[in-house]
Amino acid sequence: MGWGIPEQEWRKGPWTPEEDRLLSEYVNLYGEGRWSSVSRCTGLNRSGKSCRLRWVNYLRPGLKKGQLTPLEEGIVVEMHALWGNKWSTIARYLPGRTDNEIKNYWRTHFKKKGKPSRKQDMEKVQTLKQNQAPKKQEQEPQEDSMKGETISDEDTSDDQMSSEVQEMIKEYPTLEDQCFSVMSQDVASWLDTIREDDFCFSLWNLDDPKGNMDHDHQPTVFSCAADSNSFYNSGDFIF
DNA sequence: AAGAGCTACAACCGCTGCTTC
DNA sequence: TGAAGCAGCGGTTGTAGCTCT
Repeated sequence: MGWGIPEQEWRKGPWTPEEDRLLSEYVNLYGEGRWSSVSRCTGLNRSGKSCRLRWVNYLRPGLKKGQLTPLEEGIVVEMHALWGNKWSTIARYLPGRTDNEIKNYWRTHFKKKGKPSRKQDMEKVQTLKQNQAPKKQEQEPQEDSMKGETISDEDTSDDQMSSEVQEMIKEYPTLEDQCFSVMSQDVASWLDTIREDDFCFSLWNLDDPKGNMDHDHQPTVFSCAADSNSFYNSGDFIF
């Protein structure tokens, strides 16, 4: 596909300071949007897509740099439990953070969370080889990225969401309500009230590519809690 | 000291939805 | 109403720098 002139050979790779300057000048003059005309107006040999990404993720004013704070981390965890991989939605509730940043952060920090060290990993593999039931093997995710990651018995021990979370969904039916509810608390202490298993089982039902949204934008969160098979079959985000 | 492995992050790719004609 | 183009999103890849052995 590509934006702008499809047959053009767009420049790829890291942006130079000069390219950044040209893009910033363009956005200052014309505002965000109309990305396909950036190359024409500025002489930048970059696709509109590339320009948009560079601006949104790097050049846009007000962007925070560096590690996420514990508070932001807590919000990311909770918002992911509510919204699944809706990174742009999650990013809206973290001012100064981009969807790309949050996505990267999640993948590097949380997708591996609970993953043991190498030694522990090897020990675990040995144990699982001995103990793993055939049924569970069938249910293992097929993704290459999940190679070596296995589901512990602990993960399957409890398919009930915490009463706190249930209450929250009941009390705060909309996204905004839920977010304000979460953010108005001390997130860290609030998280302490919810067991890790609950986060695990409160993840999005990834079998549904549309994210299980109904027309009122109410997420059918925790749907996988009632159906642990669909959770395992989703093959993603297993701690 | 050096090579292997890991982490973090920037950037690209492909798909989807919206808008316009 | 359908086709085309644009904008945005999520998944994936590439790589520089750091850590480990």
